[in-house]
Amino acid sequence: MSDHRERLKLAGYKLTKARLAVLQVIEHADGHVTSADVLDGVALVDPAVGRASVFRTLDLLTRLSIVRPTYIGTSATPYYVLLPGGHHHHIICTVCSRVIEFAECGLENIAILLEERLKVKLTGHLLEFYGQCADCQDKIAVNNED
Amino acid sequence: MSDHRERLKLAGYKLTKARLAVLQVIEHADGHVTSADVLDGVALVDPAVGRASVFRTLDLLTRLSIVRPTYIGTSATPYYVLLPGGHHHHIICTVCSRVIEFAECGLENIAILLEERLKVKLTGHLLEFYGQCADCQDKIAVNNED
DNA sequence: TTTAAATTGATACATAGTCTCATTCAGAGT
DNA sequence: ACTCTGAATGAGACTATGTATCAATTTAAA
Repeated sequence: MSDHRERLKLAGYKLTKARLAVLQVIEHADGHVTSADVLDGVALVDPAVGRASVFRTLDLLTRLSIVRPTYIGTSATPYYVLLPGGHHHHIICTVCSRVIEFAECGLENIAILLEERLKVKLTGHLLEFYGQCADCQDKIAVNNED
Repeated sequence: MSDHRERLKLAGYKLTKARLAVLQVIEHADGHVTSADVLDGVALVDPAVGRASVFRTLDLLTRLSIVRPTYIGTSATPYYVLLPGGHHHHIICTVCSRVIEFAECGLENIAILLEERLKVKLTGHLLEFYGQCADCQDKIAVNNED
């Protein structure tokens, strides 16, 4: 947890109140948070922190692969997911927008392969599957029965 | 290509001018397009198509896993990527926002495993790696030399 | 051709995110 | 502890992205 703070420091960024507040909010909200959620949370944790700084921090955390914005449902605003250990994996139901997380990915080998071949340095990844969850398949099946 | 049109039909959606225009624009713009790009493109292809329909169609294509919005760089607006064959894979440089695409993913096995275990029906996926491209690693190395 | 439901375009609107700039603050050096 | 400097901030006006409404049109099936 507090190693996120470590990462900021190591990368040469100051541990300001604004950044600490945003980190605290995101870490405590396990799962997927919108910028609005973060704004609300920060307003409680430290009301002195301004709007712009929240957005600036979300950008920064994204650049450091601590967090990753992703598009869920029809919402126009991104959801930010923590990338603990640099990665995250989930399934998004394209009907009801439910998010189902899962652990395994077995992508280490591909990562190493890509690093060698493309001379890139990889710090994280996100794997998203799209489809229909069990409930939504049932609904569709029922609808098609008439 | 025109099997996207097929997919719309099969899913019970009408092939309207607005939808055809959006599809045409996205298919011809190989790579990553913002909604602004699509709006501009559609204005050329069929000026009668309205703003709202473009957004509605982007939503629809997302729900059908024909396209997937993803956040690149600090841009607040998503880039839409085609998911040909239902999937897409790329590396995003967190420094310069360059996007490097790659082909392999070897995720079929995981997909099958997840479908069985979670009773979901998967129609597509997106795999994103984050890190620094070759050029940006060089720049950082140079900066640290003084 | 007729018809009904789906879809649309226009436009006004809401909201998310950005920019600017004077002020403050974190943290390194002493 | 004190000072100093550039990094970071907050306020708030501003821009632009996406949404809602609704009468009018269009698709496609009968």
